[in-house]
Amino acid sequence: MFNPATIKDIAKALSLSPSTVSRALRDSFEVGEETKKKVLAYAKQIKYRSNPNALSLKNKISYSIGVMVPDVANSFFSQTINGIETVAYEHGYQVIISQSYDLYEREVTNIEHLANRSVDGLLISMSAQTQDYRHIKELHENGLPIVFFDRILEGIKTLKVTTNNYEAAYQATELLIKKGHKRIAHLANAPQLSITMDRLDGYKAALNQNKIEYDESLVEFCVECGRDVNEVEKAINRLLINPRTPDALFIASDRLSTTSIRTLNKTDDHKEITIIGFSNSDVIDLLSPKISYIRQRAFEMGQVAAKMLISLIGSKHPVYDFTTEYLNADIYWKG
Amino acid sequence: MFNPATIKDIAKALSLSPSTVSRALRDSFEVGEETKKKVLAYAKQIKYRSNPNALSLKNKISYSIGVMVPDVANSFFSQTINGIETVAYEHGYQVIISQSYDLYEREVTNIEHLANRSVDGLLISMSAQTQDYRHIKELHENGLPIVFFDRILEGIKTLKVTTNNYEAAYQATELLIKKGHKRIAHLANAPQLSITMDRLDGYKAALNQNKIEYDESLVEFCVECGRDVNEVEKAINRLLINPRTPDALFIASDRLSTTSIRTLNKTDDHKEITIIGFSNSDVIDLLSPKISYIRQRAFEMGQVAAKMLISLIGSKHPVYDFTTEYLNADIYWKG
DNA sequence: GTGAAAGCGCTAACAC
DNA sequence: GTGTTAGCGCTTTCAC
Repeated sequence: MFNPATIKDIAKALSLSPSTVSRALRDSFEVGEETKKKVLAYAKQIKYRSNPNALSLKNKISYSIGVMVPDVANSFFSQTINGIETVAYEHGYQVIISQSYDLYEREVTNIEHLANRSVDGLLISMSAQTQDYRHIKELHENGLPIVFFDRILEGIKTLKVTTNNYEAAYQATELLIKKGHKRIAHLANAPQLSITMDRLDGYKAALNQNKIEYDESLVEFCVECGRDVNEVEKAINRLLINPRTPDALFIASDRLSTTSIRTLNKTDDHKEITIIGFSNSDVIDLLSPKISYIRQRAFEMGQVAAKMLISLIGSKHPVYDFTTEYLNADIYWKG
Repeated sequence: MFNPATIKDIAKALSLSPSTVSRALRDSFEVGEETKKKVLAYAKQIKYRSNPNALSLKNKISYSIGVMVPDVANSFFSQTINGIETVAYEHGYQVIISQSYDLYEREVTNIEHLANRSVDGLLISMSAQTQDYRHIKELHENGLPIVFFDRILEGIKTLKVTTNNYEAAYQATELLIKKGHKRIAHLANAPQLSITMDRLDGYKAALNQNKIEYDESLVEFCVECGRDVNEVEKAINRLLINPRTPDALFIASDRLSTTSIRTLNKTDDHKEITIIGFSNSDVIDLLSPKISYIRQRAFEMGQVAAKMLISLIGSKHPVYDFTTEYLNADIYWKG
């Protein structure tokens, strides 16, 4: 049904050889001006477009990169993708986006799909469920360029970019302390994520630095990362019935922040609790109750990640530069 | 650097011919059980993966579909994409997402990229800026399967799916009237979008049906679709200084809704104005001031669109079924 | 300055 | 049951 013109068609019509046409199209110096013009004109006329599959087969590169994120319906990730796209576009790369929905199964299948060499490299933010990362390690060992962003993976040595989560959590917690709060609860993401532990560590450090004892009963993990509303509600409620009722709450992610607010709105207790949470939602400032928030530089992170990947792809020799770049987060206090 | 194993490698190692290996890998009945086992085992061992470019070149299909949206960082579109992905995944299709940012230039380039036959079909939601759609028409005439969703295009005869915008706008407006409002303003998207005019028509019809005269000065268009905060602010302010100050506001899109709320929050006038707006934000219920909203079935729209496209791709003969499917929207009233 | 031929990885027709 | 051959669209030697 859809039968695009090929180089052969042009060659036949102009009584030239395919090779000459090929050269003419790529403006090779070897081909005569006259011929060039003729070819270009005819190509345009019949709307010739090169077949990227043939090109990829021949050149071993596809000028496309794969992006693996948990979810595009999430402000943070969609902003990251925007950053990735911007850079990719500038370098002539196509972006293929795939979602894991935080499901291990899905992550394995989709990375498999992407990696099948239809992409020149991979940008990955880990699914929360993933514990066993052999599917990624294998590809990496086979030489497929991979860059991790946001939810990075310790076990694989490559370029990575993420927020300085430790620092952001430290500052957020210290801010709460400065404002006079003493019983600060922490609602955390799935514990197997790098970012979860970094944020927890920052929180602990700030408490410690300010001579507040760390109380395990004030920390709740959400393995479903806020996808399961029930889980969040239960966690929040456990915190609220705690004999040492918290006077402040530090929330570790976008989805958790909004779900928590919704839960708190159902009770009357929220009047007394101050909230600060990670969020890249573009309407966070309109939410009620007011919430202070930590905003990650998502767009920038996407740009950095894409640049890293493109540099990896472009490098002729294996790269042993295992830098991890840390971006600052911005904290907005709503008194 | 990245040199995946090929069928030839297997053939050589096992002293077979490439065709036998190929058959064995695809579990053809022609090949002996013994051989099959050997091939499969060895393929697994050396982590053989088929080369999709070679496959596409051979089979003329790539099992991938392109999606063109204005923006993924937008609840409505990211939900649509989720729907598309679900269906695509079930059918073994890859999804390639591309964004126009509502820019004509960008839409042309990106559709061009996608269409280069690296995809078997295209799912398009038009950029707001686009007036001249020859770039799409051409592809369609060449036989590339195309399905429009949400922001559809009248001029091209193919399968389409969108919200019943007329009906949704009618109901929303009538709801406002039923609640006693008489001076209902309308904040609209770019006028060249199909959905803008449908919603405007529904609004007009509801007024008319309820014997309220249509007042042009109560309608404001935002050509930038809410991307330009200034534009929205100005529009809102024009409405507020209107001598016939509106007592209610019907807002035509997601982005406009949140930007409007932000603007209204800056003034004190919002106390007196009732708002209903299109929104697929998952935190719309947490916004302050409270806003009633019209929610499109975005996920379902994505599913329908993807199914339509896959059916088009699968059909051996040209399809002359120009159905447009209309989905209902759901209205949530927050008194 | 242009053409012929081989090959990228895979499959389908046609042998045997 | 397995191998040979040709070809998908394109590029790249190597001829002339």
